[in-house]
Amino acid sequence: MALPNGPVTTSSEAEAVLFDLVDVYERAYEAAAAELSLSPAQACVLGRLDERRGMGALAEELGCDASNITQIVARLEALGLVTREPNPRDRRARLVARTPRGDEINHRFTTAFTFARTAVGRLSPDEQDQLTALLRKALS
Amino acid sequence: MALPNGPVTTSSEAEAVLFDLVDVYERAYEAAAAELSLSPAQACVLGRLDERRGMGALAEELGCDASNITQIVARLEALGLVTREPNPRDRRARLVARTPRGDEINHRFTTAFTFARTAVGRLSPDEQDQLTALLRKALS
DNA sequence: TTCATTACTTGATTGAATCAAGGAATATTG
DNA sequence: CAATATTCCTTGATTCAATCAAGTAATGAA
Repeated sequence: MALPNGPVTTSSEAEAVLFDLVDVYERAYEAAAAELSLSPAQACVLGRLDERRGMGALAEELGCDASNITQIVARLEALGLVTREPNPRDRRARLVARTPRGDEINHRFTTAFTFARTAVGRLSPDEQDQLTALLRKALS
Repeated sequence: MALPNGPVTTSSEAEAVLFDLVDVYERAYEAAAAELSLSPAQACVLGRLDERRGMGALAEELGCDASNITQIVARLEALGLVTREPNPRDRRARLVARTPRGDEINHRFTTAFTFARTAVGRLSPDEQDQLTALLRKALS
């Protein structure tokens, strides 16, 4: 379990709740991945493969080094969740795609990761809209 | 940089904004730590030492194995940011405390980690209260 | 006093992340 | 077209986080 990333002392209640949210979110994500014997990074990459993608595209989207993706995809491949096919249009490149088993595991993961759904579900539709608007403004 | 932990496809806008928030928060935390050549975990532990604490207390608070704390504290100690003093009341235990330099670095970290402050600051006091209430409800 | 428990450390292992360097294919440009 | 640069990815090395099993030393309880 990754350590929480948050200040202990916050100057406002809103900040404290933000920190709580991030912490609980992360733990829930990690727990859902762990249920399927996946690391968070593996679950993350697997989740980006609704469409087949090149290694470089994954790295750019996830904001990390390509060699990091090489590593993670290699483990997913060893687990039989992903394939690395040659790209017919560019023989330097590889196209990563989920296997049927990868699809299944990914589906089970999205089912197991209920946190965001559940949290949002505690709010009425109006409240959900308010939350969306407030967070958008806060993030702008 | 840790990979983002979020589903690509979300069933509601609120969920998507939650994911964005978590992602941006994490990256900001990591960036602030990196500015001071700290890992997120090191920044986290350093931040919990406003009061001196035992290793076990840190582990419990952070929800991880004691040996993980041993490791992280050892690195902080090597950096001169923390001391491990014997606990006079229990010679098995150690009390971890920030050094003056640790205080300074921790202060610089909390200054550098502006994300939550800035995000909340974009909202009016009323909006901050609304956000707090909504998130509390969502997290309940 | 014996025995269990607590507090922490050590050692081993796995995996994420980053960097430097390199191979192979493609793109550029002279 | 040939030479060069660039892109795409991999490999190897390193650092650190995290977990587990095992161990030491001190405390507490029977």
